[in-house]
Amino acid sequence: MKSKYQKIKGTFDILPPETQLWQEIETIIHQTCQQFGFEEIRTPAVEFVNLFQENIGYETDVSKEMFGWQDQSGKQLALKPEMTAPVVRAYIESGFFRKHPLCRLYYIDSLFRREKPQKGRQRQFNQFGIEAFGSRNSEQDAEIILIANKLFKDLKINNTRLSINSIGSPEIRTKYEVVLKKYFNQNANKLSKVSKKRLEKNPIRILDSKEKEDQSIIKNAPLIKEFISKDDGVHFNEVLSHLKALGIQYNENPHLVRGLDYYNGTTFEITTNSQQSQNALCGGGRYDFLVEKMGGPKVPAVGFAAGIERMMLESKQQPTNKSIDVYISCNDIKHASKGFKIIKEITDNGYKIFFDTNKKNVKNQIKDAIKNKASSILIIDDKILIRNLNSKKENIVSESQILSLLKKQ
RNA sequence: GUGGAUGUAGCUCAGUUGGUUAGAGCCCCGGCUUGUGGAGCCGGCUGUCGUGGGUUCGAGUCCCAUCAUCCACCCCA
Repeated sequence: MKSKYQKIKGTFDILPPETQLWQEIETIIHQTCQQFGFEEIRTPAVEFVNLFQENIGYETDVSKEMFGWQDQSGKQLALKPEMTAPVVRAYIESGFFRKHPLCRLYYIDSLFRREKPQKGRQRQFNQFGIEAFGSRNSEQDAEIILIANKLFKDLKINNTRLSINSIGSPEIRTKYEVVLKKYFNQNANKLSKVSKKRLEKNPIRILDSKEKEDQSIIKNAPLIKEFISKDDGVHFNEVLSHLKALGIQYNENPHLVRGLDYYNGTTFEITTNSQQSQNALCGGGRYDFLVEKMGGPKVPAVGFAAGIERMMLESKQQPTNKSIDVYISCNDIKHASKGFKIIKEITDNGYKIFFDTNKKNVKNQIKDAIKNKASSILIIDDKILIRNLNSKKENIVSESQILSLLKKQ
């Protein structure tokens, strides 16, 4: 219907029965994360804007796409566009690092980015993610990937592809970018139009190009692998051997990079093979220097974030059928107190009811009860009648008999 | 941010080269019938044709603007 008010662009309501699917998916996420000893963290929707600008990078798109404003006291605030920076902030601010040398957190939360909406890309969207602080060892990278892998399986998402790479430290990346830019500039005349445009702003993206004419140039481009330290190389090989041990298929992609400034070392991405343009379901990696950079102790970390809406587009998970145990008909107000007493008793005993407060006539209530998959209908009038809608048996009962009769059915 | 497409009932859609009171199916509500039971039959409700201008004797239909959605680029989860 035409409404006086409408929702903000890029936002959406989640209505039943879809909310049920969300609940089920969230339950799976909670269970799986907790199975691996991760604990949930919740952070505020709003943060000071510099938390993001200074840590995900001023020049990144995510930073530019923030919903930000100045509040009444002149503070610069923003709705959170990503979760890692807030989680790290909370981790440091709470002193958690003292209590838990190995600290494992997960979240399910709404994030906000002022992008142009399209399928799989909203302005308010939901991510879940995990962050493991305190271990620099390759086993931690592998555990994170294992959890992501298990979650995708548990959520009945098939046709995914894990790409993995090691990108070294931020300094090495800067060096690499200079070399790469030089290389592409030497071959600029052979590059596609799109890639020429990227040359200045984002040369690393050229490596991702799908244009045919770019392929041979990309093939011979210098790889970041050639620049990373020996330790990083050893670490990366360890991660790969853990994945082999786990039987997790991966695709080593020397061109894979991340869009946020804080990553280093292992990076990975899970994409779907279906033809969606927004095919990145999950992205993550190491960020060993972020905690210290944000004023905390020297603590290494690794984590990932996954887009829930995108996963739902891929998930074969179906909402389980909801059903009602007892449909309640109590149409005469003079029996209301008796009716409520009964309702209270059977709900206290765990039964799921539907009370037709609209007071349709009994005939239509029966139809309604069947349509809504009720097991039985309780008709409260001068007498109390309970009818099992599966066996079609009905009994006239006293108030005290109702529970024992329900239990028998 | 750039480009393209689309907006008619709660949903899915019809609506002829512009021509009277704008339609169907599903959903919802009610009645009849079938043993008060998922079917069948009958009836009922719902629309500023996204919004605002313009052209015209006349606009759901043509033009402009605007908003929203979808698709692609870009980027990302």
